[in-house]
Amino acid sequence: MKTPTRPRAGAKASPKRSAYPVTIEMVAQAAGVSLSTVSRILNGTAVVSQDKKLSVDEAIARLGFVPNPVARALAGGRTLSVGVITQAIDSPFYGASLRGIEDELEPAGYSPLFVSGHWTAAGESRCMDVLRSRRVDGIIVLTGRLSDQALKAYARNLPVVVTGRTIKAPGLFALNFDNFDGGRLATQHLIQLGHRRIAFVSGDPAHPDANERLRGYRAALEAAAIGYDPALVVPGEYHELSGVLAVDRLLERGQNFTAIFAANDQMAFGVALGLHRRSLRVPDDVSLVGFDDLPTSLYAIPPLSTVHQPAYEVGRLAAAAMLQLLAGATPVAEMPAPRFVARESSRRLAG
Amino acid sequence: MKTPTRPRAGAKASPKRSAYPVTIEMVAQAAGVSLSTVSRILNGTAVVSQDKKLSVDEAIARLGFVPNPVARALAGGRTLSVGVITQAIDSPFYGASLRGIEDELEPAGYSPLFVSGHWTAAGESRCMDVLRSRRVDGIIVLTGRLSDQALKAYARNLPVVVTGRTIKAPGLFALNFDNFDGGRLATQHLIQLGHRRIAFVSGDPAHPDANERLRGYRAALEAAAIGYDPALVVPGEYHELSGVLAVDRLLERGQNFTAIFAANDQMAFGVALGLHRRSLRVPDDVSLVGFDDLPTSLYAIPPLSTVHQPAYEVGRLAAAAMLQLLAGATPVAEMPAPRFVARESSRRLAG
DNA sequence: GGCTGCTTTGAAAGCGCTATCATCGACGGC
DNA sequence: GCCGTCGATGATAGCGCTTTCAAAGCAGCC
Repeated sequence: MKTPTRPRAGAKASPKRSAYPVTIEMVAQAAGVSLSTVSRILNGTAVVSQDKKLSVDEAIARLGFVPNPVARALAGGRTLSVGVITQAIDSPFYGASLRGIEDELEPAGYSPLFVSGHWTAAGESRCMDVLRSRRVDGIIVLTGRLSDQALKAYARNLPVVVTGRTIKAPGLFALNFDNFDGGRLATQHLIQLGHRRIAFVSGDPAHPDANERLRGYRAALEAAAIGYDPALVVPGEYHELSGVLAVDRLLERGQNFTAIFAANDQMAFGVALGLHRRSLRVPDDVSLVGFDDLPTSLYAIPPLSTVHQPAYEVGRLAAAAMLQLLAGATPVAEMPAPRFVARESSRRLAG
Repeated sequence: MKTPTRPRAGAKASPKRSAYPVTIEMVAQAAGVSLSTVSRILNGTAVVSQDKKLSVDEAIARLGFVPNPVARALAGGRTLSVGVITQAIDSPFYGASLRGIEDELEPAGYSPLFVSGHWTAAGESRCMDVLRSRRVDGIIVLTGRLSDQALKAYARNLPVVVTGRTIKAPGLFALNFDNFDGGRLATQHLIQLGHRRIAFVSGDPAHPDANERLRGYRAALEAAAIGYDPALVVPGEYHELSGVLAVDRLLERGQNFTAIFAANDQMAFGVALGLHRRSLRVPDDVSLVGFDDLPTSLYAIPPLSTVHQPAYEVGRLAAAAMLQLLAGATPVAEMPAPRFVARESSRRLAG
């Protein structure tokens, strides 16, 4: 059995309650220098003679000293943590972004603090309160519902990075994805395969990106001189069930269509199931494309053609931008362009 | 111009650096009482006369005072946060548990701190260090890879709740799911449908739950007097791709089987795709059952029959147990029994 | 040698709280 | 009427750091 890194698990005096009873003062004493000197070495705040540095480093290693972030936060005013507002911690779409944020923040010594807004501005507002009360150094908002106005206000106190919208303000950095072009690409793909009657299952119109995707759909139709037929557009809510219902709607309306473009993958899964229930096969009877390229889309049956959204990358970029803001710099970051991934759920229109 | 970080803005009358410049001292002054009295009212630590309480409450409301958790943590030794070690923040399976933890902790004033162990004991060990250094009040481990020994050691310093195993120690509470019975139920279901040649795609044998599920599979076979055929068991790794490969393996071996039981849903999706690629239909040609009941399983094509795991509930229970431990109580919690959910991926064996 | 102008160090003042201890009346018992 | 008690309150010592600020050491210069 090998004792892990566990530093000095309290010899005799009962381990206080912390597993790290070693303080900076003990290090100072052990190294025969003052507490300030240790702090300076820890933070690189000032030049310290080589020999003192050596003996302090040695003492730190020997005692297994780890600075207490809580005390640091109180004294220094920085918690080395950044708040992340997501809609739901278990969202399949944002999950990858969270991982990206985690991966980018970690090497910089920052920790993410994830909170869920539950798809409402009020919820996000509560999240903001929690995060600010926890004294995070900055906040990343993943495509929130808060108004631009509100975000700008928050950004006056704290660096803010937001995805899914375009907005400029001091202390605020926005990172948007070209949903319009994504929608255009997906539709164009179907058109190139010979489809003319293309249904569209839209997202919640409260999401700006949903509207952009619709706009892309219309633009592609127009470019191909295909008339826009409102009867082919059914509203959805970005979740699976609404995809199932959308199929019902379309079929009830007696619309004939050869392809369906769902504004996100989750709805595309629902659409696929809805079609399956009616014994319509994908892609033989109906071609289907989605939007987002969720990890599971690759393993759908059939694997889903979709617009790839670099969710992981978005997370990394957002976190990197936050680190820049925290360093006092002006972030520069460019979102990757939308890319269509053709898989097996779409095929050339027979005949 | 060197001032790097914005916090040091404090020169002018500008809001200091915090969005909450109100301190307990200002409240005390405004209410005409001492700082201690305000603290007492805040924490309910001692009796305070009614009139003072009223004027303090009024002052708090008027100034919009919010206690600084960082200072509280430093002085009081509690951060009101609990660390949660998960394997990957974007895991479809643990996602629901994270939400459960979040939902349970929030009303108690605690915040979860999620960190990802990335499926290795070393990763989890690092997570432990991060969490302990952040001075969390307790740690919840979602089915980790750490040894029981290591967990017990951690539990000596900090309350620990762990899921996915059975283990008892002071300061430690374990919450296990009956994977054996789950595996048994799933297999039994297939047997009841008339299947005798049932393949099993196992999980990573490093997971204890994977072995339990296999054991359940064997027990069900035995109970039905069906011989165990090792050639029908192929190893998987709990992810989709390994499901696809498992099908290849089985088919290459020339095994004939009428049903497949995958040790988790993700592999079941892979299996479904693998079968699809070989033009084998589910459930017409092969019945398929999974394990976990992921949210997406309901929308798979066809909807997947599977063993329901109450992931959300597990999260809530784990968090509730942690709150109990933190309150100095001995947690009592019972895991719901496994439940099989028959959907459309399994059917009675024809003929 | 005495002075200036550095650089390196240590002492000490917070950061915003909690918790301990001392204080101060009021009150009852003898 | 004095002492002990008790309940409410205020003063204060930390919690473990960061960050002035001033002192100390030291080189260079006239």
